[in-house]
This record gives sequence, C-alpha cells and structure tokens, in this order.
Amino acid sequence: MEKYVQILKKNCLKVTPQRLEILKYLDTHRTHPTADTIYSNLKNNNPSLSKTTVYNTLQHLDEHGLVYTLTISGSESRFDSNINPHHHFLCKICSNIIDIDIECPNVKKVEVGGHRIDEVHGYFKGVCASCLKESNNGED
Amino acid sequence: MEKYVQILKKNCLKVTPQRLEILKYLDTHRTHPTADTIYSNLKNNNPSLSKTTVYNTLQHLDEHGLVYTLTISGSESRFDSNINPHHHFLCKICSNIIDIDIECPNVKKVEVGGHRIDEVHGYFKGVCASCLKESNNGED
DNA sequence: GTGGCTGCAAATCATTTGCATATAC
DNA sequence: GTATATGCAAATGATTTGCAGCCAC
Repeated sequence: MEKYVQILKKNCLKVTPQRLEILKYLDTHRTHPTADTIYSNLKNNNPSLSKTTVYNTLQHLDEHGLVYTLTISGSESRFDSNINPHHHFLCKICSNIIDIDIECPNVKKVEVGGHRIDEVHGYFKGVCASCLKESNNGED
Repeated sequence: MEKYVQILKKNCLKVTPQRLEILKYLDTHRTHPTADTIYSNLKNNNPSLSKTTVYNTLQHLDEHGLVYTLTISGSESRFDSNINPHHHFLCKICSNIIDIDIECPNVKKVEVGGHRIDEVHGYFKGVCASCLKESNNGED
C-alpha cells in the first residue's frame, strides 16, 4: 500500500483512503474496468464510497498520466493502469479487452501530413484466442 | 441521388427519403459528424425528420458496412462514410477529426498472440497542421 | 395489404454538477 | 485552519425504447 501512497505524493495528489483503494484496484486488476465496475467492487469493503469519488479520482489520475482512458467500446470508458505504450484488442465475442504489446514503428510520435502526433492508440477488433478455441471445440 | 438509391437497394435496405438524405450527407461531408450534427443540418430542409430516424439509419448503415462508427472522442459517436481502411487523427485544439492515409503493415488483419484480428483502427491525438500554424503566428 | 420505417415522448445509462460536510496537510 | 476531497441527490447529454400512424414495395 505504501507503493500507492508514494505514487500519489509524487504527483502532488492528496493521499486519501479512496484514492489508494482505486489505485490499488487498477494496479491489481489489469482488466480495463469501467468506472462502475471499480465502484461495485470497492463498495463491498468501503460502503461509504460514492461513484462521484470514483469518477473524480479517475479523472485526476488520467490528468497526471497515471491511467489511460480507453474509448474502444463505445458507450462507456474503460481505464488502463498500464502506462507503457501498447495497443488494445476488443474481442467481439466476449467483449474482453486484451493488451497487445506490439508497436507501429511508422507512426510513433511523428509528424504525418503536417500534424503533430502526440499519442498513438491502436484499437484492434476480432475474436480472441480463447473464444476462437471455444468455437473450434464446440461447433464446426 | 440515384447513386444512393442503388447503394440502399444493393444492401436490401428500403429506400426512403430520410435514408437518402442521410447517406448523401455522409457522402458529401467527410467531416466525421455526430448524429446530432447530421440531424441539425438535415432538419432545415426536412422539418419532419426525427433524431430517432437518424440513429436508426446510422445503425443500419453501420450493420451493412456502409459507415464506420468512431469512438475516438469519448462521449459521442462520430460517423465516417469512408469505408477504405484508414486511420484517424483527433486534434486536441480544434477537436476536428482528420483522415490519415497510412497503413501499419505489421498488424494488418493478422493473428497476434493467438487472437484473430479482423479490424485495425489507429487513433492518433495531437495538434493538427492548421492549429500548429495558428499557434506559431499568434503567440510565441 | 403488410411489414418495416418514421417520429414523438418517455426511459435509460454513463457521466457531471451543486453543494454541504468531512478530512488531509 | 484552510483548501481540497467526499458523497449525496439532482441535472445533463447521448442514445434507446415503446408505440401509433405512415409509407415503400
């Protein structure tokens, strides 16, 4: 837990129990959860937690570069505490989002068409290994 | 207009004036408009048009692969009638979305980590050429 | 003629805002 | 002690749904 205290202090963020819990949840659940998922899971052990605080905290963490906000799935934001640049894969069957650790050398923080590119986000969609396997076993 | 009639017929979609207008709007405005923008612009010449119809039509067009739904900007969907695979750039200053016609050869419809990748979407964020130019002229 | 489309209003869902209280520093 | 964070309830904004009447085929 001291780890998360240090992260907050380093970023000039006040250390509160709620922030520590959210930071810990993100760090230990690399499943790209929604704000609501984080809230529901933490609510059990922190009955007073409010969804507002979850949203506030996620916004602060994003502003300080401690999480990245994914919009791959449309209606809801998903949060990723893996700060290393990487891409994301959305499985059309199970809706899970999986980290893809490849780089696209062409476009990494360069200028293209006169535009200054600061961030490169790759979103892939398809069928994940586990769903592929299942469809091979099951039907066919 | 006959062009749009053919597109609808080819995709087994009933030909209605509303659908023709929306299709034409998307084809002639490659600005990645939101549903609301499309609605507002067409409302003038089609006073009876409802937002529900815009949403319904966009959903049908998406299902038939006639438009692609972008989620790059978070809170709202944007629609792109350019079907050719290409990437998108979001300017953090003017919020415009610009088509980027580069390819990422590494990952084009391949398997990565055992997952079957069907679609590859590149989202870039930064400052567009026109905003860059303006900031050079204006300040500094 | 009939089933799918249109359009209105109400509902929903994620997220934001206002504000009084509580807490970190 | 003070500025900031929390948490509740209400507001917002994009999108969806229910349903009656209309229109393409």
